[in-house]
Amino acid sequence: MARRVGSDGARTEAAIREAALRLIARIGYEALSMRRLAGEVDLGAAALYRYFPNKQAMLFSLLKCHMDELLSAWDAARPARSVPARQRLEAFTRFHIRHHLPRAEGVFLSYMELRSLTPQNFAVIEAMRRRYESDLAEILEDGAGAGTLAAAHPRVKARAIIAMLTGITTWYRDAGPLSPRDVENIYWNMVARMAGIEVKEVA
Amino acid sequence: MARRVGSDGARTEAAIREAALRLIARIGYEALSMRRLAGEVDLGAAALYRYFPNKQAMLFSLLKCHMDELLSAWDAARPARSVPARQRLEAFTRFHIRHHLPRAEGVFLSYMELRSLTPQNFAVIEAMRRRYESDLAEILEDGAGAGTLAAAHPRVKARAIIAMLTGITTWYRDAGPLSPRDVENIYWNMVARMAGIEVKEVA
DNA sequence: ACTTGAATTGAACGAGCGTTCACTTAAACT
DNA sequence: AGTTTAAGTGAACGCTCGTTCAATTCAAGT
Repeated sequence: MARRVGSDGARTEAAIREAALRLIARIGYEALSMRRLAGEVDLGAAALYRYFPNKQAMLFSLLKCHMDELLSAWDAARPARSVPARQRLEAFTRFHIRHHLPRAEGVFLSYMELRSLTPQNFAVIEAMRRRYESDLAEILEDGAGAGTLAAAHPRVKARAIIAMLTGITTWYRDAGPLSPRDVENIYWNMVARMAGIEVKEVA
Repeated sequence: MARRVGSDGARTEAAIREAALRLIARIGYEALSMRRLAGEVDLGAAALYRYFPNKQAMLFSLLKCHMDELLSAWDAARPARSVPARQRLEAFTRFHIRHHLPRAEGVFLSYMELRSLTPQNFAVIEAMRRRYESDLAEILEDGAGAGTLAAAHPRVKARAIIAMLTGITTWYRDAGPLSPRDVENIYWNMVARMAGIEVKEVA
């Protein structure tokens, strides 16, 4: 019954979002009741409706924020199109890993719970996903055009790369033997080879 | 109300499993009620309990069958260890795609609904998954030992390859422009490159 | 025609669901 | 000190959930 002192709606909302992310990742959206979520942050269930109009809106908000963060972070990190495709591909690879590794729960959610969204909400998230994927495909296409990357079927390759990179979050653990930097290097090595870039084996 | 004529428990059970697979893949295990599942096969909800002791056992049965099928199919298809690693890697890649492409719903289920399993049931499925993954890792290790494959970090690489290949089921459509054989070729090209095998671009 | 036994039903159980609402608390402002 | 307003409560609503069970249907065996 540790009730927070002082009124700070913003902090409370953050705590709710955090708990929701964690619980939905662990047990799933449908399995998570508003009562349990509220209990996790020491509130009555009714109090949640001060922060979200309903359960679906809460899920959508979580997924939308996840994608907003991803797209704006990538917008800030992406190299200009004048940069050679090889370097842009490396930048994408390292960015994707660096961004997703500390967000395993959000990643999990944002493609396990797509089916729990209403069609309209789903369409919004799906469009954002496609935009991100297209950015990678563009890099591969540019490299193929310039003859610096082996990128036949760039859209298929883009999906393959993203699936491979995103899969890291299903096994990576902070306490494990590999540092984030190690993971970056190992995966960049694989992506580079996939794109026909000659690279040395990583230690 | 098209009631089946004649009593054929086996056929009914198959219909239930099929409907369950389809519906859980679409809306999720928690979101699927026994009443709705029963309705889909023109039964009352109570009738389902003749085929499965409870809902959890049904889910487990579906996932267990999926993994049994995978492992026994791979046992039948896997090349002997005396075969060069490069060919075994190609065999694995083509097998994985060929086996999974027509089983998109089962694939989806069998790693979206892992969290809906009880701990004991989860442990069973997880062990089967690891066995499959280890088989691929062994191929990479053998190739690294023989100097024919670039396979530093074989366990990481095995996970990367499986994530990449399994991801196909999220976008592949029968009506799409690529035949299963096309997909096999494109992905084998990528896997081969990842493993340091020199291959030509696929058309 | 009669019996058997598997298949299936409708009704019911207690529990939990998302959500609403009138009401209380407590912080902030004048 | 008194007013305003945001934050949170507890009870309730209507509904659906997984599951059980006595009763019934119906194909098959005699």
